[in-house]
Amino acid sequence: MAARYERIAAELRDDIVGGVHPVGSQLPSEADLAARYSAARGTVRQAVAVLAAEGLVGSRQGARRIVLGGERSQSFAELHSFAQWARSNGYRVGGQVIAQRRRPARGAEAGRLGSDTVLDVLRLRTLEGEPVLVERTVYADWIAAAVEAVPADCESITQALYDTAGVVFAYGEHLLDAVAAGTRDAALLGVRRGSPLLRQRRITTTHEGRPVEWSDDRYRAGSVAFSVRNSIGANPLIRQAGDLRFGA
Amino acid sequence: MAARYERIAAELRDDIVGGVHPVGSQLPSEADLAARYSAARGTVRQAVAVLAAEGLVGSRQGARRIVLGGERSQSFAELHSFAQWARSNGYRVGGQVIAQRRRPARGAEAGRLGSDTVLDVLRLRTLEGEPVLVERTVYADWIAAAVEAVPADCESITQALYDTAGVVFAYGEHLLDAVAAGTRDAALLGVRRGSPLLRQRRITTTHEGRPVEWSDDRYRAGSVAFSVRNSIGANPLIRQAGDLRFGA
DNA sequence: CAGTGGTCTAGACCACGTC
DNA sequence: ACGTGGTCTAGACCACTGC
Repeated sequence: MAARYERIAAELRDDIVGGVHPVGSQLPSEADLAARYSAARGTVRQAVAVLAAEGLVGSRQGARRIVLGGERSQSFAELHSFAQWARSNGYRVGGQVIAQRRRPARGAEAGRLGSDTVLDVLRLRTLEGEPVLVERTVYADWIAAAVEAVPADCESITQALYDTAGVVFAYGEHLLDAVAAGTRDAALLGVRRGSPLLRQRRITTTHEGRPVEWSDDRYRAGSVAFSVRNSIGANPLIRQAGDLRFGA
Repeated sequence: MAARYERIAAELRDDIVGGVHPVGSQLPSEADLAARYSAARGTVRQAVAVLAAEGLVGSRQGARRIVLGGERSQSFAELHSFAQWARSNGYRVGGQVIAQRRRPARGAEAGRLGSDTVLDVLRLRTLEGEPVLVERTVYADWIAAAVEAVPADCESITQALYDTAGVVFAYGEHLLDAVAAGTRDAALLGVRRGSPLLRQRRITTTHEGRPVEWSDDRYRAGSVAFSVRNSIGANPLIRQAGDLRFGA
């Protein structure tokens, strides 16, 4: 059973998407919503906090909440998994392991992954049959066996690891920039050497903060873009840039 | 005066960064924290929710919270403003308007910005004296006069617009990808034509959802990377990728 | 089983916007 | 002045973890 505030959030979301609360209009007051749903104001606040974090509604102290957008931005939702992202957008996705081997951890890898031997995997991913992504992933040794058990042409490694080993990718840190294609990248992706690639480097951990993988993913330019929505109110990270905590 | 929960969050954050609560250790229970700070449990929960959203701590029902990371990831905090990001990282930043003119809105601009004439600005931004960013920004006409009043070499337009017009950039939607440098980009940034650039396209609105600007920013490769931290629990957008639950 | 976080209630006061 | 959202309190019950 979903929590009360989740059901209220879902109803409000449906009302927004369905046009009951058009973009630009005011949401009913928290007191009104509490009365309508026979819930305490705190519960209603939890519900609208969900919508605010999604960027659907804005808020200012003293004024009614305002509906900001109708469409859902799912884009960063699938940040962890290329396959899950592609599927939820209706694309045909493929993958193939090019090379895979165990080796001792090098340089910062031991510290990052907390293991002294690692599993190194090079994968080529396709979208609608076109190669778009070269993945260089390094797995911690506690998960290596499970990764090796995954078929070479598996679509979603994330999904496979969840199914076979119960591993949930819970936290991620991502670094996005642009690089020029090297010889190997160029050959795999079918582009000229030096052409632009979007690089996503990430480290992923479980709930407990146990590192699972460290990956360097390179996307052919034009194939994929990352989208982010942020807001002063919804994302606590933003707050600090705005005003106070600077020189401290 | 900052809110109680913000001060508690700040103290806990300092304790984590300062090593009082090392990475991997358990945070004190909510009841303990409530007693220590003489606050209600709800207030403590607000505080730790801030830290969870920052990716500093994780949580699982029934178990103590766990410290996930020590360093602060402010990077996306300053996503809205190049100057604010650069300053908070201790960089010298500069800027120069290359071209600026009013013109009729083209194509999708009218719909995106909600105005039929726009102010088109081309800016070159520098970091430590090196050109790193070409900004092509289109402002809605209601803000155009305020933008034109900003000096051509102003460091932070965001700050200037807040100071002179009281405009707060509250919401943003961002699209990140890689492109090849065109002739103009290459000349301005001092790179070869065709070399990789990190492109950030964004639309920014006020609290009320009123569009302020639409911008196409291109960073020289190697000069800047965007960093994101996300988690199943802290970022509701992520949730949909993983599996079950909704709110938070 | 006891402890912990997740949810919910029913109040309260305050800061801010709007009129 | 009044309504609104922002904050805070002091309880309660439940689901889950860990022993």
